[in-house]
Amino acid sequence: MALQNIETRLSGEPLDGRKGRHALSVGEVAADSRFDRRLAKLLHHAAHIFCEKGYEGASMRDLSRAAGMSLAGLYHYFESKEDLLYLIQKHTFRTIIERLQERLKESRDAEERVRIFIENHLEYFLANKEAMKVLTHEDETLKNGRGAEIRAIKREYYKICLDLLEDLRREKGLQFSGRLAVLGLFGMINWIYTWHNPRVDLDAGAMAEEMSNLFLRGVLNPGKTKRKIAKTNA
Amino acid sequence: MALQNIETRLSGEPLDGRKGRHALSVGEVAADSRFDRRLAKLLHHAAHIFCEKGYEGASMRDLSRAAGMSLAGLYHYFESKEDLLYLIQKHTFRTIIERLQERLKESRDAEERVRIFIENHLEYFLANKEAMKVLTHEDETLKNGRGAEIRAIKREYYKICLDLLEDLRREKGLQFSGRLAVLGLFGMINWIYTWHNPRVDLDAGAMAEEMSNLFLRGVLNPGKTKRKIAKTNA
DNA sequence: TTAAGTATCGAACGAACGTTCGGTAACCTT
DNA sequence: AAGGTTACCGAACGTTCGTTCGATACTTAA
Repeated sequence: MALQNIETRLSGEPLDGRKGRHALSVGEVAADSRFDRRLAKLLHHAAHIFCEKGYEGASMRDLSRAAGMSLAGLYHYFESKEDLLYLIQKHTFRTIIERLQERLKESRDAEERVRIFIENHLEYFLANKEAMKVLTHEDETLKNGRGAEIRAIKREYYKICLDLLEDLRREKGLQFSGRLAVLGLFGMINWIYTWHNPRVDLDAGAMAEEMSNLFLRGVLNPGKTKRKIAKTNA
Repeated sequence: MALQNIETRLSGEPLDGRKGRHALSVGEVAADSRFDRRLAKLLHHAAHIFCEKGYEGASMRDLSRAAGMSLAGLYHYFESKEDLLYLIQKHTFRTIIERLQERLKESRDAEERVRIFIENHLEYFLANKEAMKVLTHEDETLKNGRGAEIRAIKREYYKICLDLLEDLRREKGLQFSGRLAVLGLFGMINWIYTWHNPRVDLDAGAMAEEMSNLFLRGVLNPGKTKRKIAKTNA
């Protein structure tokens, strides 16, 4: 946990000292303070509201109501609405990557590692639907410094997946476009937030297995499917 | 074309007569009037802006600027901002379905028909990226009557795809969840708007072939991939 | 040429927005 | 008990929002 509310350090802004107070020196861990715990709850409420109404459509007054705190009081915990989205996205993304790294230690087998990637993604996704929807749906919302930082984390995640797939390709001596495979896979597993219904659909583990099978058969099998008949027009 | 600006006829609203003027009797076609042509251009500008800033983030003043028309003047062509989004989504969705129906007449082969579905989707998607992103991204934005109408069209599209896949499954005697397959496929092909770059990526036809191969191999091949080793924890 | 309809506009409305300010209450340390 | 820090609040500020209104130009048909 530990929201690591270390100074956001964005682009130009000289950070007037009013809100950067709670910064911890980087090494120091300073176990969840009262402040951090309250902030975490606020982020949870905020994720719920952003998920429901979208970032632009949600108002700070909505959050104030949901959190049972005055509008002004909110600003004790973060700089701005934009900062709020940034904190949610960063924490969510960092957590999912952290867990993935941990789980990847369990296996050296290329195919198994791809399965671990998918399972980790889906498990976290379905256990944290709201935050994950905010991460996924408000992908291009943040601009400038905060946006660049989130985009960097996203590239890191992309790169991990790409490497896993290229390891697999090398090991099995296959031929496919890594980029297309990664993005096709991401599509399948990120799209879930638009339709998954816990009362109808499989749970995370079973879903991960199904999707892994679908994807891996598509990638592993030789291109023996019918070729399209050449069309005369265009 | 022909935006079929036939009376929107929403839920309760008695339609006070002020804006429903341009309604055409349903049968009548009334080739693109001056009004319809201007409206089509406005919808195009609106799609561009909604695409760039999101529905909530975009303002009518943005549209006014982009269209080179006064703020008040816009309301000559539609009832409200919500109506604008509705018109864009409806026209886009109806067009893609219409084209699909046309193309499906070309083949009776189950696999080929799935390929046609994917190709039609991607071709239209990449040729109308902005409108398709608005359709995809602002999926849950519309409420009440307009929202219900769009959701109905979406279900229709889903059903077409599901039927195609179940025909394929029957023909080949396979076993897979139609729902999972459809939604996995939709994920792959809708996610594209988040990453496709015409300077880097394949064009629609080639992309459709790649994605068709990936998906169809995943669906058609027997479940011969490695089973996950049972885990001890959880 | 005129009259009716269509297209467009400037200006304004009330509501909602994100954020700030000065102050008060609660808490912690000594 | 005192004094400093942290937590929180009511009220307001300036801005922007979607939408409306009354008036003016343009187009068309008689």
